[in-house]
Amino acid sequence: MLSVVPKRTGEELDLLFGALADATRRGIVEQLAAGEATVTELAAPYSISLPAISRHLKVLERASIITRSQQGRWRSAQLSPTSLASAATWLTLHERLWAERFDRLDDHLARLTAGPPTLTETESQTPAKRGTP
Amino acid sequence: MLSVVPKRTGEELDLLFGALADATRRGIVEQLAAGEATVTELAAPYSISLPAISRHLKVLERASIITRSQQGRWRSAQLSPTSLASAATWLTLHERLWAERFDRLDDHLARLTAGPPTLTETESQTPAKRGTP
DNA sequence: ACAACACTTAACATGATAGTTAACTATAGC
DNA sequence: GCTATAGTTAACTATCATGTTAAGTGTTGT
Repeated sequence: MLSVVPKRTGEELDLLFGALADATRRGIVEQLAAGEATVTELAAPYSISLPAISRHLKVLERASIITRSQQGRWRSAQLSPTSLASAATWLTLHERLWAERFDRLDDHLARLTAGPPTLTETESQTPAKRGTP
Repeated sequence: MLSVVPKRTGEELDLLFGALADATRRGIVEQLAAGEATVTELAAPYSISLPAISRHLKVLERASIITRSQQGRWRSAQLSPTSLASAATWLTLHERLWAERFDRLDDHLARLTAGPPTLTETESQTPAKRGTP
């Protein structure tokens, strides 16, 4: 009965990260980095059934990580050019953001333990907790 | 096997990407990028129960994205400095790998369809679009 | 035409996720 | 000591994910 709020924001990232959260799918992506491949070729390294691979491919396709094409009875998968961009962007952005945070924190701690602060330096870098209203 | 990428423990990436495959958890991470926060502070933007948040935090902790500490009855979460590194590495590495592939393919197709190659035709370095379409 | 091939779809078992409410632990403050 | 506060754990439910086998679709080759 609970009303689930429809998740619209970041659904793309849900699919992207979700698709990459599986070792088999990451393996497929790595394999495809060497060039397009058919389903059986992609399945070869794994000990799981072909339908399972087929579904992994569907997941990757839904996440826009790969595209698929058919020639004759062979269906090949190939990496989509822009696919990982948004995930990579999110990650690197946040990684950089808090790397900076930690740099500043390190810096701050260094100053704290090194003696009296100098004049030009700000003291506002403590990880202050936001007060709850 | 190709294995272009140094195999780290796939388990680690499973946990990392899996943790990021949820909008609430990404939201928490974004919130924590502004500084450490308590559980109720982190829960505030969401309409889900506190136990649900508590479990999201556990997932993030298991993925080594955050660490947690306790002072008094408040438990705060803070981002772990190195956490996203391996995920970001994997992504950017692969993105670059196949971006290059597509660049070369573009290049190749351009030459094929353009007739006799001209002087500086091969200098297109940038894929047409980057980022989220 | 028909058999082998390359998949996909269907139906199902099972385990993981994500949410709930209720009860519990532990600290803060009077 | 008592009570409110901060958060976790427990028990349960619903949905999603991943795998299986069996059957179906369409193509290739004799």
